[in-house]
Amino acid sequence: MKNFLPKQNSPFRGLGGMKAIVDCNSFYCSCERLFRPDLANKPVVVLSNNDGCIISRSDEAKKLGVQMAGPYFKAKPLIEKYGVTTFSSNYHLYGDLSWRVMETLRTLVGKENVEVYSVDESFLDLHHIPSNELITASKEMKNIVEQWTGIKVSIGVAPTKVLSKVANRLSKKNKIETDCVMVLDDKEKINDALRRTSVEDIWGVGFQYATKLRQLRINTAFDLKQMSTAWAHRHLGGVVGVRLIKELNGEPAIEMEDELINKKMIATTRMFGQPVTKIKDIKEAIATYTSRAAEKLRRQNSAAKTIGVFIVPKQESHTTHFRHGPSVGTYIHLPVATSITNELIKPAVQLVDRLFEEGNIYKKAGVMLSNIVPDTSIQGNLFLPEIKNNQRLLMNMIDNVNFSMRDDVLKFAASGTTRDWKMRQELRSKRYTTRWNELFEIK
DNA sequence: TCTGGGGTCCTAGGACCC
DNA sequence: TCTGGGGTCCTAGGACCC
Repeated sequence: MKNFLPKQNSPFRGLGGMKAIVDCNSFYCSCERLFRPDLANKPVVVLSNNDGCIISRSDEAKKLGVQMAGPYFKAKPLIEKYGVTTFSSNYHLYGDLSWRVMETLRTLVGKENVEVYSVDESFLDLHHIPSNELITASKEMKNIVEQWTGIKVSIGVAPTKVLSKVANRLSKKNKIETDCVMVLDDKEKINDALRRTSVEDIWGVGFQYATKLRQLRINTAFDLKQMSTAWAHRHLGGVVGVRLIKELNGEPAIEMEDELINKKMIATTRMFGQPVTKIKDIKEAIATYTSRAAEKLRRQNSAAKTIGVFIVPKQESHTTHFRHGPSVGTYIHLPVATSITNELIKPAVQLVDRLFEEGNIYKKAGVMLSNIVPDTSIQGNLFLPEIKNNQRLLMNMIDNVNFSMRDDVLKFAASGTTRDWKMRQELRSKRYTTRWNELFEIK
């Protein structure tokens, strides 16, 4: 089999070689289409949780003018007019396909050269590939990923992460000429690419900085590249800005990172399916989110010392920043770090008492675990009383049952059974790859 | 009563990412 | 009527120490 693994004593090792970003095209839509071949070349969108807004669009949907991250209800007329196929998000499916794509990349370039950056993106360290082979190697990798997984990807290659993101974006914008692969390997190509990139499209420049830059007549990535690091330190968030300028100039300042195995914060937050006014419902929701968060915690063999809870009252409409509406939150430090669900639920529910105000209408709530440390109560720990070990074993059992059967067959009483607050998910596709009873059927 | 120059640790909040 | 969910890193400022 063809691969791109580093050879022993690669002459290119350590020479500050090239980095790539591999990005799945319209990832969630592509996942849905994989099991719906009839939707090839048809417009498709995927909605966020609660069917709130649009988080993935196929090219055809983009062409129709469906906006990214726009609220579903606003796009609905357009969607219905053109018969856009719409899915609720199905994270079991996306997670599984993501894993397949990343495994393929690990097989191709060696797992030490892959840094998974998000569900649909990975950085690759390509220091071992000679510069005159970068294009062909990238194109072959792209083809192999597509053959093995059915997911189409775009690849941007450049001396730094920021520049590889620039390349990746341009490759997608000009699919026909680039075939979704762009390599920026000399000054001319880099400058040309930077001139074609607006400041707001740079990785690391968000709404705030973009507004500021535009006011200063800094319009393109090429303009920004000319600014001094001292200036960036003053105006673009300190060392973050300095790194950005360096990266634009081809000087690596954001290194490849070891795979982030353990999260430093774990959150489970949800909008309610409908507005909630009763403290009982909020407590049930918080108990349920705490169970979810605790599962995530145990999956990485961690325990948390701090648990925080927040609830969000429903706002007056017509506010501009609906996302960052006022929320009320609080947290406590636990006497001992734990991953045991009921030890977390108890304080979480108590925090609700401190936050809830009778008469308010709430639309969202969340649980956050932080101060995360390795779990010392993992089964068989000699230094803990036996009862503690038994609890951890019980947790393992619950996790296993919930994973292999249906979600939440086993749950804690505090989570409630009616769940008036549960989110809407009306259009979810089947979990083809992770649930036996939802396997793809061939007619 | 008045008052320097460090240093550390913690928290809140701002910015960004997908 | 209806606008995800889950993360990271950095900085400023306060509390406290000598």
